[in-house]
Amino acid sequence: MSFNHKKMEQKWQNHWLKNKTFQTTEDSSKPFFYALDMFPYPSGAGLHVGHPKSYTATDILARMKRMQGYNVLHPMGWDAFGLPAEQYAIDTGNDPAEFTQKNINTFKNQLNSLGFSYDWDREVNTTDPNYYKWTQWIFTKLYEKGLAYIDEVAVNWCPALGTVLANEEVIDGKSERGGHPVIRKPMKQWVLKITEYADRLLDDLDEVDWPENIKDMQRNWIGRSEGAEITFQIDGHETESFTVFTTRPDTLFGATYAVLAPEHPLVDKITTSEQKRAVQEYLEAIKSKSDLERTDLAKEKTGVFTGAYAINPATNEKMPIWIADYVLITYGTGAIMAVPAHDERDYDFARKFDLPITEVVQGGNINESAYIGDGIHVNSGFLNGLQKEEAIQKMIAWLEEKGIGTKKVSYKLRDWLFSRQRYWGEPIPIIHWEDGTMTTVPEDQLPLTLPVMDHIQPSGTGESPLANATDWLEVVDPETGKKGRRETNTMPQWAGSCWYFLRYIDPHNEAALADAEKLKQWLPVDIYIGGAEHAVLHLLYARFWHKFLYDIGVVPTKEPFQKLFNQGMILGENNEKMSKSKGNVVNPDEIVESHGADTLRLYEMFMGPLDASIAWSTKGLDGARRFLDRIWRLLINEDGSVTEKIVAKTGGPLEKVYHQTVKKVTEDYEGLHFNTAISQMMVFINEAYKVEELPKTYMEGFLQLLSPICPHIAEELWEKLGNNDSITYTEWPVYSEEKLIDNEVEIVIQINGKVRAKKLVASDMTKEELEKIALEDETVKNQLDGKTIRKVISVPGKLVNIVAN
RNA sequence: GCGGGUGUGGCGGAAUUGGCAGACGCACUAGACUUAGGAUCUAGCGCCGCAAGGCGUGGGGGUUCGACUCCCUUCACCCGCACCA
Repeated sequence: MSFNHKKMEQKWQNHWLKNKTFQTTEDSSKPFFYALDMFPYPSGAGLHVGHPKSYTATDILARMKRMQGYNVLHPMGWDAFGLPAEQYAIDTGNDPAEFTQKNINTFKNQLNSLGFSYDWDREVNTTDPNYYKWTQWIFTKLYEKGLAYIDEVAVNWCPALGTVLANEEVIDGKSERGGHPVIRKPMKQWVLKITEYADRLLDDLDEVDWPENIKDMQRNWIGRSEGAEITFQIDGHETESFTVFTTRPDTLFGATYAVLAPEHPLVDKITTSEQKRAVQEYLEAIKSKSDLERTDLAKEKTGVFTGAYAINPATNEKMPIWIADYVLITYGTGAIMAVPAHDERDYDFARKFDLPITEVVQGGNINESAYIGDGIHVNSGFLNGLQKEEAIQKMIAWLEEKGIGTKKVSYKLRDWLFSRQRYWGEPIPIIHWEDGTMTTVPEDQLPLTLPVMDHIQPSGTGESPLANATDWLEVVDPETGKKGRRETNTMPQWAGSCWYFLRYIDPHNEAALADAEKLKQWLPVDIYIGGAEHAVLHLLYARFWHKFLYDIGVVPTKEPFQKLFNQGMILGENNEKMSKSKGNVVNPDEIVESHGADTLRLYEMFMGPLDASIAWSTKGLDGARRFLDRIWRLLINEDGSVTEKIVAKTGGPLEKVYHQTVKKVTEDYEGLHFNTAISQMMVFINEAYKVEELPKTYMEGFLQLLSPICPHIAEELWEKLGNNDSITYTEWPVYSEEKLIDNEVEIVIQINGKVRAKKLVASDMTKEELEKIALEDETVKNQLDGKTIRKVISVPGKLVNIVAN
């Protein structure tokens, strides 16, 4: 007989809820453990089978740590601002808050049906004014410290969505959501000075236990490079000059031309009348190109001569100034000195437009290609004879002495474009006054709540729908009578997720975002599991805010997440990414219905390593259920009574495998190797089926080991074995090392490295004894017939290898 | 192009410091029980071979008594970045 998962799971979920079993403890005599999931966006589509994968993983750790005597913080919440709700509101005229709440309810029911051990008293919702009060508070602090500013930036304006998109929301020149065309348009935007933290964001990566590829992606994104800025005078324009950034100031003697980005402000001023038309035509051509076309690496380089010349300060020679779109206005100074002999891009360009190429570093053949490597400098005046490093130092010293250049560090990382022209986001708490000043909304007036609007509609001006909410928008200073207008931009979805893990620590605090003492107890997060798609943005932004909060004394740690792990995807049965259009989506509700939550959890953990992306298999799911049925049948008779095989004594044939199982499962859980932990539990059950007597201690210990993955069935069987209290806070089983040691061990006898025989021997047998036994073996004797023994390697407890020919 | 990673049976995957390759599961084969079996139990299951034996961790080379594991080289695939001066 198999168990009724529906009744059983419902029973225990009710029990946990009624008894507040998972309420967080904060007993300062016990250690603290914080297991965090990346909180979901509560989409209308509901839970996906990918969600339970990482959620089960953290749940296993949370449940194990509770049993090991930790205070465990294992919360859940909602990243609930976002475009779908806004789009829904625009389309239907309904309130996005209601819509969002409905989705949250669905999500919450689904999560509870999976048996996760969340402390729902700490639920956090980014759209709750009591929550976003503090998001706004952090913004005001950033503003006060000069880290939030308004800038006129060319942004990705999407006319169809009526909003500006962040770079990461634009894919191939189209909006990530909806695939609408996106154009570049200058607009006033709020920007956060993340670049001020670039070096610290880079350096502190060394202190956290994160996957190496994620760290590398962040390093790459920050893109720190050291070099120099050099200023060039323009021939015939006494008052004009431009500055370039280069990582190779040592090659200045080889700079034979200069290139400005097409958007460079100097282009207009220096273009000669002869070249005006050509330049105009080029600029026109660039404008009509999509970003994709512009950045396509495969294409030939294009550009046009401005007619003007710069003076190379090292050689005093005239360098033609070109414009070309291979120079980006957004990086460095938007202008470069071109050293075609030692830069591939400059080389290609010089070849195409027949510009001079001067070798200044020996080691390559500049008739064939640019030489990037190190070497002796030539044709370089005072640098001649030096290697790269030394030449760079000397050139920088020379530039600084002459006052025409300086050492400089450049980053790929840009400041964070923080405003969105949307309704459904945290209002930016700023008032613009009629006299041209602006102030933050005072702290005692936070939260600045979103006005409820009859029908949310784009303003049409590029401002958010909030521009239509006149009553909300217009303010009068009660003291001075000065009129003002509220900021209509709202924050991006990333804002709320930058600090939610702090709020879980003290979710109802009205005086502070969280109590300092509590933050000290819980931080940093011990394990944070989520998708690799957040490798850069969410994790970089959250680290930035955390460092800022550290600087102003709010949080006690430099880094928020000590250990990070990325779970892999669950692919469709056809090995492709699950999607509605491919019809390969697995609905977790249906699995819970047909196989039960325990089976789903078990299967997802058994599929393979947590970080691997593996295809769903219905057969594999059946197998997981079969294992649970086997456990059930081992302990429970047909009539529902407990098997009479259960005995009070310990020891016996299961003793060793039991202790092995406790050891392996404990260690594997700790290391997130759930698939191998499960396989060890299967081994244990297979062994248990072979014996007549089942020591109760071992069976109970096994259920405890199983309970983090399959909590319902573990509770049920725990109860059937005569225990009254929940298994949740029982003491985690321990193993004894001496029970793992056998006095007999099977060794392998090899001849020339190949296994020829196996023998059971006393485990403490010495090298010499082993050797003797090996040579006396019949099979070995036969194999050695006619051969001379050259050498014998004997490893006690392992093997004997006989080298013979 | 740069950075990171992965290649092991029909499939998902296991293999402390180099020491029995293929644990565990799925699929499959044969048998048992059964009115029935998509239940359960027993046995088998890397490849070639009747067998003895040989060959096997993407390919090639190396170090070693011994290599999935270390080194060199090469191929394939996945992820991220992508004219960042």
